[in-house]
Amino acid sequence: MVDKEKVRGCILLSALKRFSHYGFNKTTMAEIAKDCSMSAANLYRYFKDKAEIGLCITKNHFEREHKIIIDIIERKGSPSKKLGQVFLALVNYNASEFDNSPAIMELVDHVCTNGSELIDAHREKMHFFISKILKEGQQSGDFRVSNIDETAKTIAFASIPFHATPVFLLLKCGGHTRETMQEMALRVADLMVKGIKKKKK
Amino acid sequence: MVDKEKVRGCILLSALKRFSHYGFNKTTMAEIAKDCSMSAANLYRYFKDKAEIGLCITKNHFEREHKIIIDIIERKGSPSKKLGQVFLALVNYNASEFDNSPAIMELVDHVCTNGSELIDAHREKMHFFISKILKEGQQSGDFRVSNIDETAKTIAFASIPFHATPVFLLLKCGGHTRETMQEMALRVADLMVKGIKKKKK
DNA sequence: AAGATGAATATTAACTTGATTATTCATTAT
DNA sequence: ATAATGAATAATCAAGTTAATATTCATCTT
Repeated sequence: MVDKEKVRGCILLSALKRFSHYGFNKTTMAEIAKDCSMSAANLYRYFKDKAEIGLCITKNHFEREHKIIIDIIERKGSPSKKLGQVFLALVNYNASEFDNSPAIMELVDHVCTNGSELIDAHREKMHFFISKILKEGQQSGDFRVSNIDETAKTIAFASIPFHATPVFLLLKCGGHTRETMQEMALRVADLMVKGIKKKKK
Repeated sequence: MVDKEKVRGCILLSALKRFSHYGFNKTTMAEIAKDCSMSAANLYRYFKDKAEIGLCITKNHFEREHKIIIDIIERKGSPSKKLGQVFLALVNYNASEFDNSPAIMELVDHVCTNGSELIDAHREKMHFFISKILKEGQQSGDFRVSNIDETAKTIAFASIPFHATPVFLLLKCGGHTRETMQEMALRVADLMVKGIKKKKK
């Protein structure tokens, strides 16, 4: 028996390539199946339907994003710097995912209308990660934050332009290049960090 | 001769009402004309075409927004507080404009594709206003900002979720209420202000 | 049984074409 | 002249039809 996960992986990869290039709607199940050398009917043994394939791709995207952030958090280094690194990593990861993906907005649309649980969970995760950095800074004495939860919520909100896909794509359309976005990520993070840094005597 | 500006104002107001309720596309020139007791043909003596009406409405919207900000800037008060007031005013003005406007996104779409100069000019203005607040703070000794222009750009970028209409509407769809947005506006501004405040000895 | 398929059916999307709407212009009214 | 209009034309939209695609299922293969 061939590893079921391998097959699922092939389907998701083929689907993502086509969704990125030609769009979620224009991509047919037959095409995805052909890329994996199988019949369209057989796809349904691995995924409930096309919609689920789209959501699954997004789930994986979010999970990779989380891994990147966790790596940064677990790294040695000052919490002050970590926030900027996270913001920058978000821009870089999303830019690399969405460059050369002219039709990706269709998948985003699909997720926005059919994957609100996914999005909610992602928001929670972001909030959790930023809380973690704040707590670390609090303990190490780098930060002085009176209400960690509220501050994390604020910073998570400010991070939206750097990773929330529709906003991110919107900004790229609105004349912001990858370089501007990187710069803004670092500067916004920096300004907020300055706001919570413990004053040196 | 009836004041030409009065007529233009009537057209713009009628159009906005219909665009907000029924959408830019569903609204016909005949309907707008009827609201102003004139023929559809006559509209073309006041506006080049329907597209221009949409852009003109947006221009006025931006101008009102600018007036609100100028008022805040010219007010007596500490520059530290003004930034938060501006962010909050942006949320409130945009929320009041777009509540009860179920179809406004169509107009936004139109402006995004056909009004890039308008949008660019608006961005510049925002940058200018924030620079002004920073300079005031610098002079009064409230702030210590090494590069005013860059910092203004950063803060202007961070303000996007609070007034850039497509992002604003996106966030409202994404579970953010008017109250959350108000809270976030104040908190984000506050955190950035803390980052540029001159340390007390 | 598990893995896969082709053919059958249900959904969607693409393509007409008839109807609406945007826009122009010659003409009328003031 | 300026202001406005109705009728004519051009562009766009919408309803209905046809073609493609998604999804199911009975069947075949291993």
